Amino acid sequence: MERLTVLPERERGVCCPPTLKARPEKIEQTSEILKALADPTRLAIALCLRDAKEPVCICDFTATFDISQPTVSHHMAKLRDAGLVEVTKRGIWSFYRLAPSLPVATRRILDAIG
Amino acid sequence: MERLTVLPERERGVCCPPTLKARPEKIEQTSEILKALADPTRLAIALCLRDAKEPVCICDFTATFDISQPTVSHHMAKLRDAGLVEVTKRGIWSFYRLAPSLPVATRRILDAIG
DNA sequence: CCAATCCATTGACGTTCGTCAATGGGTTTG
DNA sequence: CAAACCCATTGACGAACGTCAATGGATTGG
Repeated sequence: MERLTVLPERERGVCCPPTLKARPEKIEQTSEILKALADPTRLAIALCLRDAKEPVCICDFTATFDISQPTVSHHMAKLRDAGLVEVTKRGIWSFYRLAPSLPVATRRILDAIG
Repeated sequence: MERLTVLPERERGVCCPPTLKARPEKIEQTSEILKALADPTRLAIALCLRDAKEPVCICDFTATFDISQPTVSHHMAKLRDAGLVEVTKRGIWSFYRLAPSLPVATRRILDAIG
């Protein structure tokens, strides 16, 4: 089913700057969230936490992914800085979970994935 | 309203690798889409195309954003490579629109934003 | 106290990214 | 044809990224 798309008529030397609905500040914020998720390992971690019933500890991720422990730690720091996850320490373990009250916009993006 | 989260009981030296629901290949694909959107300029362009009734030509974006024409062209190439947009040339103009039949997963992500 | 375990930080490395200036190709107007 | 316009590509540059090895702090078990 091919949708015919009529191209706009244009005049040389005259451009039509489109009006951006979203505020630049909002665009910036959203791109930060996307940046945090735009890595295969971090995306897998985020989805795992989204679907987990219990907080997950770092050692589990280290055992799952084929990357070193410092790299896992590095990725978690990125997710933390983006405000996507929170950490609770108990004993020698660090348990991570999705931030309990994510902005609705962020939550919507996460739910749209996978 | 604070949601009490019970941490799992753990035993030293025993990890519980979480089972990933999404296939690694799917994760990889999704992260490619997110990567394409994880830049403020490209995100603004993508949202603009998502909400536009007509295809938009490059010169309009060049007039809108505070970046050079080659940079706009570079960003459009990234969006093209990710399969997010399509281009139709007429005369001296290149008109871009969202790819007419995006994968549902991709469409869902786009709709979840802003 | 000592050893083992878990985790974060640091420093280093090669890769990718975002940007621009310069160039060239294609199209239209005069 | 010549000039103007629109756009893609190339090459270059600094910045950010993903990864690891090494180190150290904190906690627990013997």
